[in-house]
Amino acid sequence: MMFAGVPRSGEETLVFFDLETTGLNIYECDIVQLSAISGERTFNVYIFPRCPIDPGSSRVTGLTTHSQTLLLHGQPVQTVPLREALNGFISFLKTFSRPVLVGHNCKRFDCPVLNRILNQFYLLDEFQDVVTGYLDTLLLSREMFTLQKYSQPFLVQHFLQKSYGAHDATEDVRVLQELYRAWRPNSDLVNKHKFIL
DNA sequence: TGCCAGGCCCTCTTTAGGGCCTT
Repeated sequence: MMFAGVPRSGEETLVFFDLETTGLNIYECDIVQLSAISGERTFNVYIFPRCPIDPGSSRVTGLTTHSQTLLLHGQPVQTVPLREALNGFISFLKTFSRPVLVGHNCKRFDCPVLNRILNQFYLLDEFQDVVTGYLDTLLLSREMFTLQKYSQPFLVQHFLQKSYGAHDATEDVRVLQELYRAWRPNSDLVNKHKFIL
């Protein structure tokens, strides 16, 4: 039985996500790690890149390649084919009610990169059918607080009083979720900053 | 050898420039 005024769709679910890439050029870089978290449920994959990793990126992520192996701080990590990683991420997102992807500076960096690569595999339409919207915590934090800096490590130090191993995507998403919980932004502000691509 | 992104925000602004932020 349907009741007037009861929304047909469920609650939105925030899914915090992060990419580690081969570089900062959003038109050329490739994804080497894709992580997400929502509550206690996590997703993480490593991908052997189709292009070389910039030395600057290796310096900050600890990820390098040798032969056909991806190394994290010199130790081999298990990788999956890029298409499998993307499909796995879509499947992960499908398990949530109306997922909203949340990332730090995702409007400028993660979303364009992810969308470009999804499009290369003809997966963009399916992805956009699953994702309800996006939220950028960089833009959100700039509106909520007046601070000297808004980088994720600075925000973590400022609000959570701890440093963390930035540039491991799994740790980045975990701490971003923690930050968001500490901020408790009101729904008006969140809705103002929510966007679709 | 020298260069190597780019949109957004701030301000000593708007006929602009510099720094931030992501890897």
